[in-house]
Amino acid sequence: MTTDSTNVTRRQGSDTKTEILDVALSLFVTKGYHPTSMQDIAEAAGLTKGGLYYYLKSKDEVLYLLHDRFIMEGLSWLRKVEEEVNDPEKKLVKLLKTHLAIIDQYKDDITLFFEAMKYLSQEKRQEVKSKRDDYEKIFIKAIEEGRNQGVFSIASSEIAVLYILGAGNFMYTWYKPEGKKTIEELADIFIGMIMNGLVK
Amino acid sequence: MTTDSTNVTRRQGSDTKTEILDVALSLFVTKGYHPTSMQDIAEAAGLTKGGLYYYLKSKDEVLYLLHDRFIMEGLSWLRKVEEEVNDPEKKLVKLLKTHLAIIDQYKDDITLFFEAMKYLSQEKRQEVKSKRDDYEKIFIKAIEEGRNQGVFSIASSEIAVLYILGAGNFMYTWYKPEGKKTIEELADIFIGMIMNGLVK
DNA sequence: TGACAAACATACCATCTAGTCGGTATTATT
DNA sequence: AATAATACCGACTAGATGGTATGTTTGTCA
Repeated sequence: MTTDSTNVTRRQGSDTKTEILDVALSLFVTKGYHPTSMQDIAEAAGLTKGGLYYYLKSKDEVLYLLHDRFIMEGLSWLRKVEEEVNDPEKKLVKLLKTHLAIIDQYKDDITLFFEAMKYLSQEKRQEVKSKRDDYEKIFIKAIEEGRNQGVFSIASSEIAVLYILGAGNFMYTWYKPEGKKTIEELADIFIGMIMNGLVK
Repeated sequence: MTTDSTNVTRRQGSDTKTEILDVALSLFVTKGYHPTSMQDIAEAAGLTKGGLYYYLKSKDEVLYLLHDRFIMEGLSWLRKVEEEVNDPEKKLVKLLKTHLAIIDQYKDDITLFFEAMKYLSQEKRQEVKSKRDDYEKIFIKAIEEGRNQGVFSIASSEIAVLYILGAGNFMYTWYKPEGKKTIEELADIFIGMIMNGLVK
């Protein structure tokens, strides 16, 4: 394993509850959250609705568990990088590569995350948002460090992160793992743009 | 009016059908497309459901009309810029400013655009996507011109545009017109990042 | 072998929703 | 004044949906 690879891979669960969450995720992403019924989920999981409710309290809970599971895993990948790398520029590059690798590995999860977070209850939504803020703060911190050491030049690191993550996040709308460019090639183009811009 | 301002302002309709579309848009964005019932829309428009169906054939049609009206207006703003400016770098800058001004002026429209396009029928969705491609092509063309003239350095103008527009588009998730930074200030930071990157 | 809990299935309910249809008031036209 | 089109209202329906309550089977362990 080289220092550059991100090593991000999706967990492999196998118990019934995890399987239900996985098929629910797939259905939510293809059909949408509301157009997917608990009946649909049950069938796709090889259960009846009654059986489904043995494992999960409500449709809300399914949505929440999917959000929570994703953001927790995403955060844990980023935190690993944060500890490993010290140099701010190198750290930012590796954080970005990891972020794009997460988009690659967790495409459905992130799609749901951006499309259906608004359907969480106020309370749960706050909980998830707070963890998403932690995710962003890791990037902000890296950029602040770079700015303090004089390697980055930017008016506001908060805005810079919104800009950078926005560009990456939006990939979930067009990125296809089987497409022309691999995620690593895309990452290189992105990082080039972020670091040096478009102008020669 | 200076050459730099974008002059993008939202149209002001006033007939009943337009009013219905406006309240529907507002409800779709705050509550979501499916959780908003035709009953809700009728009430918000000061009608009964029967009255609502006098103006609109179906809920699908409401969704389509909102998408179409937005993308057509957005396209027309961009095309104006395309004609006005010749220099590639200046053109790209003005296109970007216009894009952000559109996000500012059409925040709800663009939110629905990204959240609910998947709920259009296959046919209508293709129609809308095709116009969205035209929108992107305007940017691609500007970057290609700049690359041919040797002012831009980028591996793929398509990817560059996905990157650039992605960063802008994602603003719809966090931008608030009443927030700390005006859209012009944000535009300046964004354009700085896009043109010259983060590194000193 | 009997008891008991885990892992489901079946049948059901109350509620909500998009859409329809016949009717009516109002305004414009001839 | 008669006709007709416009702009609605009120009541209704058929289907779908989240969730529940009550079984039934299967495995485990004393």
